[in-house]
Amino acid sequence: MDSVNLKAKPKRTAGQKHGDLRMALLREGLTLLDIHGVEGVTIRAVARNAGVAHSAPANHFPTRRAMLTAIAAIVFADLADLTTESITGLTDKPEQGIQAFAETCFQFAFDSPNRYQLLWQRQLINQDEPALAKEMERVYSALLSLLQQDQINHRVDIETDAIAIWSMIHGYISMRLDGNLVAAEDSVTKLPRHKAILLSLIDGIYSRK
Amino acid sequence: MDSVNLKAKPKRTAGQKHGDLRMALLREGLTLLDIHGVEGVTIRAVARNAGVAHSAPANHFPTRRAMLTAIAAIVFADLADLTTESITGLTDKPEQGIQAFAETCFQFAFDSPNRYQLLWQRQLINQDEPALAKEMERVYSALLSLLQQDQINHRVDIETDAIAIWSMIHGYISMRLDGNLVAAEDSVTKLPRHKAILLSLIDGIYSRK
DNA sequence: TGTTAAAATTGACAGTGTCAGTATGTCGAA
DNA sequence: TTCGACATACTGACACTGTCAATTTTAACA
Repeated sequence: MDSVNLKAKPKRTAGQKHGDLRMALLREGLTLLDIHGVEGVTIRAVARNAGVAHSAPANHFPTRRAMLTAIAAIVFADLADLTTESITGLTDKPEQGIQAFAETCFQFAFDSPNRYQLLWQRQLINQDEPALAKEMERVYSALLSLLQQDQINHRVDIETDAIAIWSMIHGYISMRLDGNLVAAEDSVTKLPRHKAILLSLIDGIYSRK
Repeated sequence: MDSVNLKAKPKRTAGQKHGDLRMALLREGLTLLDIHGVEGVTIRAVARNAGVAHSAPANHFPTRRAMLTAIAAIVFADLADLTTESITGLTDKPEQGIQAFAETCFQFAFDSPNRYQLLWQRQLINQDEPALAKEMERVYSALLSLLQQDQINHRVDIETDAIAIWSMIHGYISMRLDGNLVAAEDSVTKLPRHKAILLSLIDGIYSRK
């Protein structure tokens, strides 16, 4: 299920007492993240749950920030896999593809709110870290591939439309996860609001053709 | 300048040694927030900068979360004042009004990124606190007032359009402040991207008339 | 003037990230 | 096999944090 192999690989190197501590730490970190939020993912708590000394993680992650960055990279990889898969076969139907892409993001964020929120806390993670940046780029590329159609008249450029879509998706998720707009959701009747808000934008983009 | 009175009011009550410690703490908190980000706004650092003991703030804010919530309420009040003012005289020109509202949000966020980001960290602040919720509602009301025009055919309802706009503004700001999309900004030629992304959405909303 | 209650202080505790020094276990060369 | 070399893990310590309890100070009021 997880895009990064979290199973222990028993191949040990010199001085390794634990089977594969790095993977075990990441696994415990994800569990703590899901249960207690990011503030529960402390170096010492992860070490405790993995059954090692409080300073053992230092051999694999120099700082807490580095550990959270590695966790975020796993989460981003999962999101990249899901979004990429959700748009396969829809690259020639961009309007359906955009809604599929967005639906995947919504589901992921509401199923695993703590994981999604970690992705955007640059105070806690280093978004320039190559492994993480690469996975983030994969998500963006999936969206971009939907818009690369010659017959569409992009008012400014493709990137502007991609950023507009991605901004709306991320902005809506952020506010929902923050607990805002919940009351407003009750009045929706016709269709889920997360679909409705995208309709206006898609109209604006594709009515220019 | 600040919408909440941060000047010391010399009226003291029983046992009060400091002139107006609560306001002094909030002021120092805002300064620390601007300089070091929210992680620099610790109870003890605020107390140090205000020249009082490390536990003095406890008389005014029971927890760090309460202190950060009070700071966020001030920030939200400022944003509400600015957005409300920026749309005065434009309630009958919603397309200009939306761009003015957004421009104010962008400027505020890029001028004071740490203040803007604090507003959305529900891990750190209590967004249900009445004083804060009231100011947040003022911002949303300003946007809503622009859309309350009878001649517009809202596909679903007014709130959906308001949420769409607000989601895009907030989402774009969040990603820019997180350092994403910076490279993409270099390729913009015609107009600022934060204006461009809204054009598509405004088109989509108002082309339905 | 003496009382009272809020405000501020001191001291303590558990928890945190991080560092230095030490012990341990594995691999490869002698 | 023996023996270093070295990555890994452990112990201990430090400064910092939020929060609590007990105490002292101070201003307003009867």
